[in-house]
Amino acid sequence: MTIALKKPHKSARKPKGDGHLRRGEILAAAEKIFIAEGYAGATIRKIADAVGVSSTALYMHFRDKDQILLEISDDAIGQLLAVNVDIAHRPIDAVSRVRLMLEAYMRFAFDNPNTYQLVFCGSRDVISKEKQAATAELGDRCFEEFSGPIHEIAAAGRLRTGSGESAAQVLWAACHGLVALLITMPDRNWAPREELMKVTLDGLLHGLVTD
Amino acid sequence: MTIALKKPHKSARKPKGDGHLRRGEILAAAEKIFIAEGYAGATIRKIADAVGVSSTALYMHFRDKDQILLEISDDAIGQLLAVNVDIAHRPIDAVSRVRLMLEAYMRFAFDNPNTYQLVFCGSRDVISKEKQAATAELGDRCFEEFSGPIHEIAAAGRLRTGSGESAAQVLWAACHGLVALLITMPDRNWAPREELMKVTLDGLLHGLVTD
DNA sequence: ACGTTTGTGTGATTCCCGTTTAGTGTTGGC
DNA sequence: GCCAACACTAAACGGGAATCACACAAACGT
Repeated sequence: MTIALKKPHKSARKPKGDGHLRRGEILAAAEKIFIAEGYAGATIRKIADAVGVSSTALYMHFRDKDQILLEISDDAIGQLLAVNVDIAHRPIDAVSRVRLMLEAYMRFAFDNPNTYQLVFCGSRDVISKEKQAATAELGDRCFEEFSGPIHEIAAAGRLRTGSGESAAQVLWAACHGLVALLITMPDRNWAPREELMKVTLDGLLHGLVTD
Repeated sequence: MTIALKKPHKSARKPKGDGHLRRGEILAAAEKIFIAEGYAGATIRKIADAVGVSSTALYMHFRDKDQILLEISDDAIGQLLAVNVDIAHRPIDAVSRVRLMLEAYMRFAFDNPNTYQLVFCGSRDVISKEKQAATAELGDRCFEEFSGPIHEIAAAGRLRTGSGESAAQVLWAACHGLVALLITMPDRNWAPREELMKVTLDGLLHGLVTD
């Protein structure tokens, strides 16, 4: 029983045949807001306003809010993967590759704190697991690149304790913990970032790997 | 211009002079829901329903939702602090105390994943820093208890690298990273929990501390 | 030239959420 | 008996994500 008032359109509309452009515009606007204000701050309405479009319009190009932000994150993580692949191909010893990858990982986190939190600190509360599909796969590939040199080390019998797999997971987790704490509690009395990274890497690599 | 309809009360109300009891009832109900459904799942209305009271009523006993959940967390973290204090007083060497505390910390996280996430993984997005005041202080005291033995080790010149403070932060961060990943990504192909804990602690302690 | 389909959008609405406002019934002290 | 304090409530607010029914221009088929 709605009365369906039809106002004549005010012609304040975007051009016609450029639907594919819109997608990019949305991603660009969303990325800015997301970087500046984080997951909760990047609301559908704000993004839509920034693009100059109604909030409804976003749903023509993306299934839901999470898809927008995850697509942005995919981009960022793709870069991280590229770095890892590059490092993996360098003609240096495995321990150096491991160290370089972990350093790159941590720098990535510091450079993209919101993306990092969305992907690596996202509780099931805020973003459901199925939606992560694509992003999670990129993360997996990063981890695989990283596991490579560690399995080399394990195969060479240079692991002081545990399997190659658990060593890889532990190294990842330690670096994750460091950046996660620094990102989520920036006001604490932290030792200098570089020193914390160094102590973490020196400590763990020295503790896990024999020369 | 509201018309102020006054219906006679249906007498489906809670008993009279027990306002102070209500607070505890709310906390109990909230804790159940919070444990079962996490931060976002524990809505004001659900908690109120469980207590058998209107959602408005909660605001008579708590300033806002976060205060309820943080009060629950305070409780849990108080227990962790007690454990740390206990360990700190045992007549064993400093490295053993460090290890026991970190193990207790990780077990606490696994036993109280939602509390752990709320307090240690909470981005500014979901809960503002000022509100954390009391809880953060408990966390600080935990960390201080933990720092104690590490500074002993540092003072004895047994630290291979970095200051006592950075060693403490790194050890904490590594354990945090491990539990955070295991909690937020439970479906991954993790090595057994106990092995990961052991590798983390063995690796870092061996790498940072000389015998 | 004209109806129809398709792409691209919109305003209003739905359903939650946390939180606020204004008012209600009971009780204890005088 | 009156009245303030208490413990509580229904209704509403403003803002979130998401959906609905519709609107209008261009492109296409004949």
